[in-house]
Amino acid sequence: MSNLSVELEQAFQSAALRPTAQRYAVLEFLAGHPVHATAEEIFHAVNRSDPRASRATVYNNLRSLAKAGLVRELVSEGKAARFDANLHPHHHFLCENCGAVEDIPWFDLPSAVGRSALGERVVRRYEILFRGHCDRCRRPDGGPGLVKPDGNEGAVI
Amino acid sequence: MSNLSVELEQAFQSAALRPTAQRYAVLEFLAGHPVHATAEEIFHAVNRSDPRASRATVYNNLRSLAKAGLVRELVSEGKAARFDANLHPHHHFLCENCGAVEDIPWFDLPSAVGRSALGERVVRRYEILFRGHCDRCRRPDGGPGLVKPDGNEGAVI
DNA sequence: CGCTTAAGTTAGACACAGTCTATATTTAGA
DNA sequence: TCTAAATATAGACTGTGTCTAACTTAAGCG
Ligand SMILES: [Mn+2]
Ligand SMILES: [Mn+2]
Ligand SMILES: [Zn+2]
Ligand SMILES: [Zn+2]
Repeated sequence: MSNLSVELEQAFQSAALRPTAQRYAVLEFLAGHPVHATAEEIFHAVNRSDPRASRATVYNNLRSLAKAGLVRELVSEGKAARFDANLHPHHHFLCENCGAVEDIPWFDLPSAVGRSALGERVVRRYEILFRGHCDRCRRPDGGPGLVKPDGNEGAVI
Repeated sequence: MSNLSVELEQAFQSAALRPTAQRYAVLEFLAGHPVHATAEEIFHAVNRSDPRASRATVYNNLRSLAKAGLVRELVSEGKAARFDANLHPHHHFLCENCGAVEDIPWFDLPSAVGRSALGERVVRRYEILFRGHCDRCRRPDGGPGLVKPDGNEGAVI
């Protein structure tokens, strides 16, 4: 019994989810491939090896795992949802060139923000999505700096 | 000629987009209803009044307006995309109870973040999505505080 | 003006992501 | 082993968005 399988079994146990072969395969794939895969990618991946899982089962399990807090569903660009078994708090970076979604270490926002910008709202969580070019896609001639969402450049960071 | 229509015409002019009746209706609706509507909501809204626009035209215009920088497409929760004619830099808040998407005034991240967390990436823009309960949906008995994305509570802000 | 042409509009077919339903199978526990 | 609840499954179905091919309009030019 490998270290990973014990961990996954325990995760199922504490989440009161039955450790079925299909559910195990979905979570194992996500844990072993931290590339923020889509449901369709996960479906094909778990069907490349045994056991097989239907499309509905992959979706069902992604939902139950997300509800149990064992995976995160990322905000994305209108298209297919992406999933993440990395439960440590972190932000994300989307490469506009190659589409890669990378982890950015967590950092807290300045405490002044909560009081000044968020008003009377109850904020339970937040996430930051950075966009730009990843290390691999970065232009060698040095592109423009960080710009605000209005498209104008500015010394934002 | 109202103030708004002049503004919109000028916006089309500077973006080299023809000011068609349908395109005008789409942008006018977004400018007058800052609730971050979906394409479907915009489609129904512009067809309640004249001029009418087909579904394809609403999608075409949202795309051309976004490409011209006259509207923003928001990151969202897998489902339908939401659009925003508010071009001023700002973040967003999603109420997990009523689904409302509200504006949060812009604020920059601490400059230390860029150097420590983002590595060699070229960040062109970023946006923060807060989640929780809006002022209207806030529990009177005081709910839990802000939690990090892992689901654990913490003094994040 | 009236031409010309590129840009824009349209209905409907199509594609993709995700949900639901009805039935079969599996798991956990007594 | 037996039973009930959870889970798996194929395929129908829905919502969201894209594409195509024919039609219409805006803008520039003489
Ligand atoms: Mn991640
Ligand atoms: Mn907004
Ligand atoms: Zn890249
Ligand atoms: Zn609300």
